[in-house]
Amino acid sequence: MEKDVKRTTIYDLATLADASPSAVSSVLNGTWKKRRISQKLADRIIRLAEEQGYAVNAPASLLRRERSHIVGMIVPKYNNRYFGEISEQFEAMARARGFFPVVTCTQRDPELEFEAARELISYQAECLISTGATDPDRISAFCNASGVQSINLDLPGHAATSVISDNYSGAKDLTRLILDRCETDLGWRGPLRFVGGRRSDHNTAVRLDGFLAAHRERAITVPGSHIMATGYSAEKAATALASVIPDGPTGLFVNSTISLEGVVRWYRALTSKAELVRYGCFDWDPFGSFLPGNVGMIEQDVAAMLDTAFDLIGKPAATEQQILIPCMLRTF
Amino acid sequence: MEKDVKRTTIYDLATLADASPSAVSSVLNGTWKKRRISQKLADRIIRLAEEQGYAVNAPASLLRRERSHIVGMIVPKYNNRYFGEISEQFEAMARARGFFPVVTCTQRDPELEFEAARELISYQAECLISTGATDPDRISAFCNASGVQSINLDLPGHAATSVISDNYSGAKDLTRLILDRCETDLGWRGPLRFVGGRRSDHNTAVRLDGFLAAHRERAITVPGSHIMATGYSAEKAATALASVIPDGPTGLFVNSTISLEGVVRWYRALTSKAELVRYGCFDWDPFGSFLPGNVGMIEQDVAAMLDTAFDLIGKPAATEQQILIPCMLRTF
DNA sequence: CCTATTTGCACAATCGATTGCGCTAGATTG
DNA sequence: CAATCTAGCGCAATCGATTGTGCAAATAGG
Repeated sequence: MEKDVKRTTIYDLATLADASPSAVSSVLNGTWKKRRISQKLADRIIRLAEEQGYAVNAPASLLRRERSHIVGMIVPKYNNRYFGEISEQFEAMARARGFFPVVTCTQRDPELEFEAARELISYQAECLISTGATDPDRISAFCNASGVQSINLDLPGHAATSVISDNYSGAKDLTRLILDRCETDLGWRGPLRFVGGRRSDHNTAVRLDGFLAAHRERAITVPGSHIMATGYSAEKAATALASVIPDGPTGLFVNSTISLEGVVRWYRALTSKAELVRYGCFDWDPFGSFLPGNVGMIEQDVAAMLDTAFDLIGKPAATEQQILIPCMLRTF
Repeated sequence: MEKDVKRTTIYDLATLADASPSAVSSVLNGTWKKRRISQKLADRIIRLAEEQGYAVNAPASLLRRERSHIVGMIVPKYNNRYFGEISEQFEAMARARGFFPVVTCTQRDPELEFEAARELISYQAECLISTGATDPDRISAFCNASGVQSINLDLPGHAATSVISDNYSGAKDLTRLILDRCETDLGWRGPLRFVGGRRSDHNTAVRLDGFLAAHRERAITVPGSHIMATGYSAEKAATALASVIPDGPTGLFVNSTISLEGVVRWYRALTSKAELVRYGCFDWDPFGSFLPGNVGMIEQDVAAMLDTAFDLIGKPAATEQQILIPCMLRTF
């Protein structure tokens, strides 16, 4: 634990093995057969490296090497099932493909996002995936200028290929489900309320379109006051709903699990009147199916989205392209 | 997006600014005043760097520099409120203290854990925090050999300082709460069942101690069959409980939110008999308070744990030391 | 036994940034 | 006006690993 413990280098190993640094390097990075190093010397070096607890100096290696094999990812949050799942699968898939994943969490802060992107590029990331970035185009622009590929995930941008959920179809499916259950359970035809998110936000806007389309196909008119897209936090949803005291059957389309927390708080305060309420949520949570009144949730296909994103890595990028990934409807 | 876009270097900037690479370097890393570079030249270089979208080559910089300012963290999972929270706060706190955080997720796989540790050390991390590692001592040993500080979080080890929740007191408090509520709600005195986790696992063992102590202080005997620590997954908990069909009041101590999923599945299948069941969970989830039958949860004090861990960074390590952080009991 | 290969390795340049040291021109002092 | 000082900057070594090239020694071929 002393500060002056020098890490072992290939030069140390070279001295110990009575060989040259270049031999040590090639043995340890696997290129030694091409360099016609004898099996005997290779074995000796490998044994010594293990004995000494050698670990390559990645900065030195990266400095010289062409490719870094680093792929960076920017996510807004970790403490959320959706982004947690994305981060976790991203790392696993990156490793499976021989990349070194570096994920960083930027709290939906545009400045922090940009700083993080710059840092990842500093570390010579080969590709940067921005998930739910507030300003993806700024990041893409910087990546383009540095010759680094960038891909948008979950939110579309105009300066890089974007892989996003099919929010429209998902929202339409979910809306239909809630409307159906309102009819069968409560004998009531809607219109539903749309709770959570921000209208200026792309995903919210598209989901709202799907929500409205599902109503239109049943010839149900949605009054403007039913669109309660006042923000993402649980508090915002709860206060938006505070004034809504159902005098008859009611249904809600909840736009995220964060908003769902507020909805459930409101729902529970209704006590006996809660029987008159049905809702569904765009986004999945493992405890969702146990919440009374919840008729279904949309689970975004994280694996498919990431698979698609990884397939894009290294390919020439078709800017502006949007790739839609179908969502999965979980009914309870 | 061409492959041969060369990133701008200090040499490029030096040519453009008609100055030397060393001047450019010192201006961009802030040491230029000590080197008596004129304000005029500094301004010129900074402007050019921005125009060119310059980003330092971190590997080159790290190679030469003494300190990397990188702190690494290993977590088992992201898709879980507890570890999601840890990762997120770790990153925020690291940045606030001028460090560059790198978090990596190792799926409770000992080999992957070790590989990840080696990689982080390769990248010259100054300190490595292992969270919930399955084999923390192996990681610490490797760190020690490389002169890198290591700290255990959430699970104790013998080769580095460990910062962990006070599982004993937390479990005792939670057990008391469940026992109390069983008495007041159901008029029943226990004993409770202990569901989830593994007895060989340190945290489970300590929580079990607290669980038993709370029973002892009320002179309640817990039969061996009530300890159902058969694993962490939701399925394991559900199958362990499958045979338990309450003929009278029952109470459960659930050892993690993962196990809780299985418990809730079982609970819901009880339908009318569910009224006879009360449970509490060691670990917090935002939807926990809405689950019927749930009387309270333990929330581990992530901020305090991380604060403590960060304060240890750079300090000479007292191996074997365990620092206990109190948990918070949330009652519903 | 002598030339032609092949085997097995070492040398040295290189990646980009950092930093101790030193040099020059102008300002200041005596 | 010479000696001294200082501001302002450049030179070159260095960090550790990678990799193209070169060169002996060992082996094969005739």
